[in-house]
Amino acid sequence: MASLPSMVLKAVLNNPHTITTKPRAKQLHAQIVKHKGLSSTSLSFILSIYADLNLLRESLLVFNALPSPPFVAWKSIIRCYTSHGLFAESLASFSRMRAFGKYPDHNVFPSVLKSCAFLMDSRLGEAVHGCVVRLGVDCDLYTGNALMNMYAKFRSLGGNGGIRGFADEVLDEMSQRVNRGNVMRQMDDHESCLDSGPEMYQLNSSGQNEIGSLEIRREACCQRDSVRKVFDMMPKRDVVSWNTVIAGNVQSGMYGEALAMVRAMGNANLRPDSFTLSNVLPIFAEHVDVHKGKEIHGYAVRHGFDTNLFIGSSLLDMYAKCARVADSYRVFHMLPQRDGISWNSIVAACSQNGMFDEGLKFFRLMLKDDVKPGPISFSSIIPACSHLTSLHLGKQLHGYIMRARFDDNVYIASSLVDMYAKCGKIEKAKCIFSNMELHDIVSWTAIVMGCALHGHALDAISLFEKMQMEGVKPTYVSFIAVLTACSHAGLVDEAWKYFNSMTQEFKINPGLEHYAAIADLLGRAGRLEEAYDFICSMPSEQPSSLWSPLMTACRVHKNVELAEKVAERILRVDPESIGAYVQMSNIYSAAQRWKEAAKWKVSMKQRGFKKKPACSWIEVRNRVHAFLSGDTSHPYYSKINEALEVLLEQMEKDGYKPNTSEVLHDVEEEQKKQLLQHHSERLAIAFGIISTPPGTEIRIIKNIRVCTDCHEAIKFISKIVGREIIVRDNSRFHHFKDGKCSCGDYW
DNA sequence: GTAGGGTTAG
Repeated sequence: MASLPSMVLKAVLNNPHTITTKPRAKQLHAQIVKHKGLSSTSLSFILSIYADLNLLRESLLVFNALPSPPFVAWKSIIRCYTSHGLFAESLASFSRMRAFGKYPDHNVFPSVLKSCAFLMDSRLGEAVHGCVVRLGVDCDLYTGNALMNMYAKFRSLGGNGGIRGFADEVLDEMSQRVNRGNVMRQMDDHESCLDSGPEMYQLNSSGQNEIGSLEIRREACCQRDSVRKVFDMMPKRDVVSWNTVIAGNVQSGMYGEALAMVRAMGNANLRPDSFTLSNVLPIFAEHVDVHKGKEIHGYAVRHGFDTNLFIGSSLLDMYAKCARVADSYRVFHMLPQRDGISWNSIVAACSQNGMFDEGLKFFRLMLKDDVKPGPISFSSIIPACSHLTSLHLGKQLHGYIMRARFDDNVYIASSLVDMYAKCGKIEKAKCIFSNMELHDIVSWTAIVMGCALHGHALDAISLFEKMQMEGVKPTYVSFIAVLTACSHAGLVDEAWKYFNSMTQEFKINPGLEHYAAIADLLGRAGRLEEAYDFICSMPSEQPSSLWSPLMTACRVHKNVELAEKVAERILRVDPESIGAYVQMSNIYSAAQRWKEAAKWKVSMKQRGFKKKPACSWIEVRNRVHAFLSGDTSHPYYSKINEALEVLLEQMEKDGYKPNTSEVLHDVEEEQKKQLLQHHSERLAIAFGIISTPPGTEIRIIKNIRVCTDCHEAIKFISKIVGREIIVRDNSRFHHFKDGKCSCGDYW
């Protein structure tokens, strides 16, 4: 290494910031040792350079060589620990420094406060705050900012009772002192000049009225919180101070206040920067206010922030939460580079908007881009497997999750519970659920809904009760789950009990889904008129989706007159309802009123409506095979047909009698049997039987309800082939085993 | 000394 001339060394010593690389620092270290020896001063000097470069190893080596480190050395090592995320070490050094009788100053407090914040050590944080005040450092800008940040973090986790009490004390004392010194800043100066902000004023002029007026009024009644008190006491504030207090407001849901502060910030002649924008964007995402979000986007573009990674993922997320995925795509593709968070954001954007295939595509692209998926990536992509019922993919991801030890993450575990339940593996879902250390409302809801879909109504109900015994309050969604459970098992009284407790005890306004569950339940139970009246009792206009299950119930219970009334209701709100036409023609066919059935069919044709064909899917060796009713196109069709013939023969010996009343065509009896024999689920099941080893369970997904004859037939088949056959139709799972179905023939 | 992404919905 070339020797540094002593002139240069002198220049460097006067201006250490010219050392910007590790080799240069090491070179300087050698030179200093050579020329100046191992004095405490020279070692502290080189230590501060290492600390500035964030070189922990080197800093520690130098620090440990100091028998009694001077104050500057302590400062360097504390700063270095904090910026390496070694917060406990940072605080330990702080205590040791104090034990050596060294007094901290404004350079060291920000690091110490940050460490307290990360470790959520409120007691120490309070003590440090006291120390700050006693040493008179409380008017330092950086220290004030760090204090606010710390209090905001404490508040966001677990309230602020004790902290507020302490901060109040300290701050009141400060306030008196400031008052005496006659340099009091007006507590509310930011409010008196709210109306004159530059660009951001327009941006938010109406936002406060719509979003925040209530919160502002409520907040005005409360005492100022610790963050705000520190802010109000600060003699000098910069953009970081404003951003910190704004972020604190957003974290505690005080959106109105946050937006008002953005305006006030403009008044203090400070321009909102990228931090400000990424603080306020989630407000518009949560309030689904794409107009305000777009204005922020405009501001970001005008100020060149739109290519900032943080702003990019916030914008992308805001558009996704406002159901504008196309705009999310645009933002994503505009980003000059992407990190794990931008990838996670685009994956979540797709997943949250029902675009599961696209979500998977982005997930794969992310892997291709060498970005390692983290816990959040998995909690965003697992729901795609649930919705696509891709057990194969879900299992692969679960394997990765276990290897990466992400399985104790509550978001991931909940999504896995849901995935296994939706893919037909309810026992696996239950197993993951019971292995979870902590259950939140989402994981409880996922397992209750899983049990509901598999017809395990009593399990669903007892889990729902257990949840409440463990102090978890049911929510809107969890009531949907428990009502669904009741509905699938015909538990009318229990359903009413939950519906009433939801509205009366928990003050939750029933939504469409709750009405749908009750109406469906009454319909399935054959209480058709009651269901009709219940739907009519709904305060707002009833959408056709509420009536459709009742229509099905009318068909099952053969009530043509009510069906006519229901059809009229449906067509009133949705004249294009193909379902109503199909159902009416089916209902008349079932009643052998062929003429009327034909009338509905004809008018359907005239309107150009096409019936959704019945379809069943089965996954065999990682490939999905789809079958339509009467489908002969599968390459193994003749073998499938052969298998069905053999099965039919055995089934008839065992006592199976085809129920041709389900065939809604005006054809001969023998032809009806043939039609039943080739329903899509039977083709799929026969294919599953001939293409998998004996004993393998068979999982089928179907887009419409299983007909009663197929339901009966599959029971026989399960016994003959000695296999479990799991069929998911459009509303639930049926597990066929040993000639019985888990639904107990109620579905 | 400040910032972005996640799970449940017949």
